Amino acid sequence: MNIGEAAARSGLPAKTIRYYEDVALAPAPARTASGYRDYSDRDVHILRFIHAARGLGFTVEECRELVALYTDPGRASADVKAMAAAKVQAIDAKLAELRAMRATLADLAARCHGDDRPDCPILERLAQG
Amino acid sequence: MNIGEAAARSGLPAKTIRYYEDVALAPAPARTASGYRDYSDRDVHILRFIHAARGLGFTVEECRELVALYTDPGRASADVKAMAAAKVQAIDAKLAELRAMRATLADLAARCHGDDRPDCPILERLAQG
DNA sequence: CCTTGACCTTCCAGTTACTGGAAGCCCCAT
DNA sequence: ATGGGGCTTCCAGTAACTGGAAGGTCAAGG
Repeated sequence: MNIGEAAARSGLPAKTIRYYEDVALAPAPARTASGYRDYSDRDVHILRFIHAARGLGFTVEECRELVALYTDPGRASADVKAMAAAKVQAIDAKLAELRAMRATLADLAARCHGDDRPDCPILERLAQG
Repeated sequence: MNIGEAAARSGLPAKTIRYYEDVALAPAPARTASGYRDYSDRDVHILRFIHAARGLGFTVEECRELVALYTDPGRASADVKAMAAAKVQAIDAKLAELRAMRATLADLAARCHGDDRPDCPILERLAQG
């Protein structure tokens, strides 16, 4: 199948699939005589795998490792679990950061009357540094 | 004062200050005869303001608007409040996304035995797409 | 007076993960 | 054969810096 259908089946835009191939994350598919990419079901399967991994927040680099583990029958599940745990930790850190921002921002917004006068606790707070 | 001290006082790296000047977010300070940047207290004040705004998640573009509002004595606090409210919404969206990822990931990790055998629910789930 | 080291200058390149667009084939249906 | 997709490659741009190279400047110490 050509890239349009591979895109539809994997959920990834064709442009992204080409990009992944470029950075050697996705498999380079066979080519037709005229140069069109020709994807196998297995290729699409990997594409879907990558799509799911990216959706869970793994970077392209991490996806490369995950694909390597996925296609290695001798892998240890501990390696995969470690990656997932590390990612959970990273997400927790990001969550904490965002929650702190949100709390500050929501508090400041609540204390700003939001009318046509210039005085504003939000700006005052930013001005403090 | 020169850029090193402005950096120390504002909390921004010198490199970032130059970058902000380049993209016309931060003020272009005076220059000494030899070409060194020469920051005033007011310049540093704006730098601190920007630092705080970035820390609350505002983009460089949004910071530009905030600085404009900050330095406009005729501003309406409603405009600032609207920006803060929009940012809170954006953060909420991001939080929801991260929480969903975290939940899935933590669940999968918990169900993976994490030993030297290859079978792994994390990979299986990714393989499903 | 000269040197040394820290600090400053500009400019260019790289980062992450795509996305848009241009120029130009290819394929299929009418 | 012609028209409208879809496909190809390559170049550029996005956000927000960050690192590094090549070179000028300043203050202290010998």
